[in-house]
Amino acid sequence: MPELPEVETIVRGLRRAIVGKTIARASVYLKKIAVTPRGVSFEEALAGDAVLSVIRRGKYAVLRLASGRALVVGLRMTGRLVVLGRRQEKPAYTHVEILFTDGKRLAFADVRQFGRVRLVQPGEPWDAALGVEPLSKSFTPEAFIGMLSGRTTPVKVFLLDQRRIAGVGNIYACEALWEAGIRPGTPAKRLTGAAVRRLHRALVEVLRRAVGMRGSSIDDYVDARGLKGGFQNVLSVYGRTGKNCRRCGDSIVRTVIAQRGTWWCRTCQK
DNA sequence: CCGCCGCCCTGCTTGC
DNA sequence: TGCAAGCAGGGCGGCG
Repeated sequence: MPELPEVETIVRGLRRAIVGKTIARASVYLKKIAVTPRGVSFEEALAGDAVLSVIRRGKYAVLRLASGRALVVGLRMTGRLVVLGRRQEKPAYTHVEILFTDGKRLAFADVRQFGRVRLVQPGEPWDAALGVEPLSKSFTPEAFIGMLSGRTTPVKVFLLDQRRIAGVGNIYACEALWEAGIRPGTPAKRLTGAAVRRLHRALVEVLRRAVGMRGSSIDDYVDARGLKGGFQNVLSVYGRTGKNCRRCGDSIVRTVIAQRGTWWCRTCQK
């Protein structure tokens, strides 16, 4: 499940590998994965364009092209974005492949076919609905307090809402709530100022640490070079049903909040 | 504006 | 042991 740290790791890898390269050809093996404006053919539109830069926005990897357009890649749950050498075999379930003029290739693979590679036009506000970047300066404790005030939504559901904060998924929402000692089901408006400040700090810290460890490989996440991350080894609650809480030793429980598995410690999180 | 529901998919887990 | 059914999950469109 690629979230902010995983996508950031992929983006850093892509930056080193494909910035400056010119696209020779694009191939789409499964139509619905490659999304374009009406009447535009993905393959025809991309040939000859070049990669200017690669950035991350929320859980999306964005390849900015010389033409002013961009390729916005949403990996969803099982999407992979991998750079391949000239003769390297493409991963299973590769749906979109981009060949560069120097022979290197970029493959988008996705078992479940939920991910998308979208070609957006210059100036198209594709990310208008995305909220604040949690690792940016504008995500302050005060801003966070304002966002949560008056909301009845369980705090965990709020953390997962990409319209508020962009990039947090199930893993890091669970981890941050454990770190801050807050129950996932607590209505947002019930949190004290002190609790919101703890959560803010925990969220930023957990995300930073996970970026530093190149993300979590829970299911099948790998970076642009096909390498696994390291944060799955130091998770405190996510996926640790029945295991001991690293803080108090009590056993971690799994409950369901908003149709999503939620892991937490009944003793540490109040 | 907000929140909830169902859908998209396939591999893995569960239960008989 | 084998097989079918159930489940998981991020984002989005539809609906109230």
